[in-house]
Amino acid sequence: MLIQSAFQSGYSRQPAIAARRQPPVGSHSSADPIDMLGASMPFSRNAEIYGENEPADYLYKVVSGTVRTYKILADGRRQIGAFYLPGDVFGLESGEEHSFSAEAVTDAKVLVIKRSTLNSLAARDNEVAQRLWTLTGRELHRLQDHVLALIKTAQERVVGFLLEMAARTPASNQIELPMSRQDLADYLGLTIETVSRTLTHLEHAAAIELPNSRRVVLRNRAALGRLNG
Amino acid sequence: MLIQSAFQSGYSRQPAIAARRQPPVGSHSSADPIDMLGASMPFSRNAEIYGENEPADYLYKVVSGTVRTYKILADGRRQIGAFYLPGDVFGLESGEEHSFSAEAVTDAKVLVIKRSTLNSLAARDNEVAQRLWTLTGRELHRLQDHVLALIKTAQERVVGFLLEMAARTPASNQIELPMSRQDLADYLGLTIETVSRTLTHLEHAAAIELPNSRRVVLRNRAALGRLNG
DNA sequence: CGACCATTTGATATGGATCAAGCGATGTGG
DNA sequence: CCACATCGCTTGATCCATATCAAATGGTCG
Repeated sequence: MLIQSAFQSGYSRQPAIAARRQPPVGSHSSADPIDMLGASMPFSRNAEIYGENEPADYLYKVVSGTVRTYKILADGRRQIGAFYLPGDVFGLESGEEHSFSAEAVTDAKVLVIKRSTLNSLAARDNEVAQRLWTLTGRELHRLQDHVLALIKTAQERVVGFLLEMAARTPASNQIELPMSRQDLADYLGLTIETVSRTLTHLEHAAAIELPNSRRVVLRNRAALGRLNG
Repeated sequence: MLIQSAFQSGYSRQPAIAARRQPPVGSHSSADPIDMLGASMPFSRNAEIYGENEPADYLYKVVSGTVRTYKILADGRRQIGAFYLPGDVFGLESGEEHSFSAEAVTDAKVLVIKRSTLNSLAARDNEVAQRLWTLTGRELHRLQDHVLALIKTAQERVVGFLLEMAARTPASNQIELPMSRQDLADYLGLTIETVSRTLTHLEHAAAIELPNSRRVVLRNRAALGRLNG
């Protein structure tokens, strides 16, 4: 608990401000209006991208690296809402402000686009409006799955997470985890110790292999599927 | 576990079918297109409104009574996604099919409107489109809160639920719970026993009063707020 | 090499689940 | 209209998964 709050309150807050102040400079070419209108911005590891309760004036899309959204509870615990990988859009809110904070898990490049630009575009082009609502719907679906995950056992949560990550990864049997055990724990609603023990247990059960703490090889999909609940 | 699966699989499936087959008949007058275009349908207690994986061809709005959405997990447990009270819209999905099932908690009247009608309306009138995406955003927000609730202690979950219900109720210090303890438990990710014990404990602590099992009087808001975490 | 941090591993504690009765309200058939 | 079955809820006793507390290990960087 203390460990993470130390590193959260800490270093490099300025990129968040920069994101909201700097005018979009670069532009890109692609079918996605976000790609076309967004300005690419670099964030270094653990840098804040935006804060909870800040006006949700921008929309974001991960180009490289990984991003987490999270909330700090009254008792100091942190709940991670989601991890976003390259290609994922985040910061989408229908309300006026962000309900979660966002940070770079690793060094990351993120496309940033003004909401107002997108909104006025959507007002004319309802394909854009459609796109925004589809993205929100996808987010909704993800959260539903997260709710379901949180009522399962520790093992089911961890296995579910590994399978989810594998599905999102190209080389789908070898996962490179961009996040720490603490991140994982705060996402799954477990402690770091339980996550660690569960992983070692899965390794002993020959379901996975852990060449190092950040790399996971799925060795027995069938078994994992069974353990997933 | 067995208790609920007995009553879930049981009686009165036909209203669900009716909802999808019958053409809208009545119509209403109000600012909300849902109210204007929707047909009111009655559902009796525990009747299915729609099932998981069915095509999401309709959108629903509660007129009277209470509705629950839920999913049955592989191990037979049930997770309730939400309770919908009069005025609430449910069944909103960006995907092609419903990801949860919906049932009437009590006898209920529900406005039913064809998605395609709404969609073609939204294509022309972007205020309607806006409305749909706002509703989805609200749903998203609710789910985020639910995720946060699920990592809290039993007491915090129960207190949080009571406060939420109170906020949604006109006479906000006297709550009439439309749902059973089992529903509550399945919503909060607890067992029926834990919910019951927690409520009695809150009563002993003079934070609430329980005139009967379905009625709750919030006696000490300050204390409840503190217990809410 | 040594300090630091993340991770693992171990020992113990505990909140909530599970198993098991008991109780009160509701409704049904005699 | 009452006796009894049923159902939803509460209460009690025990168990267990995961948290907590504590220490050891290992990897990284100056």
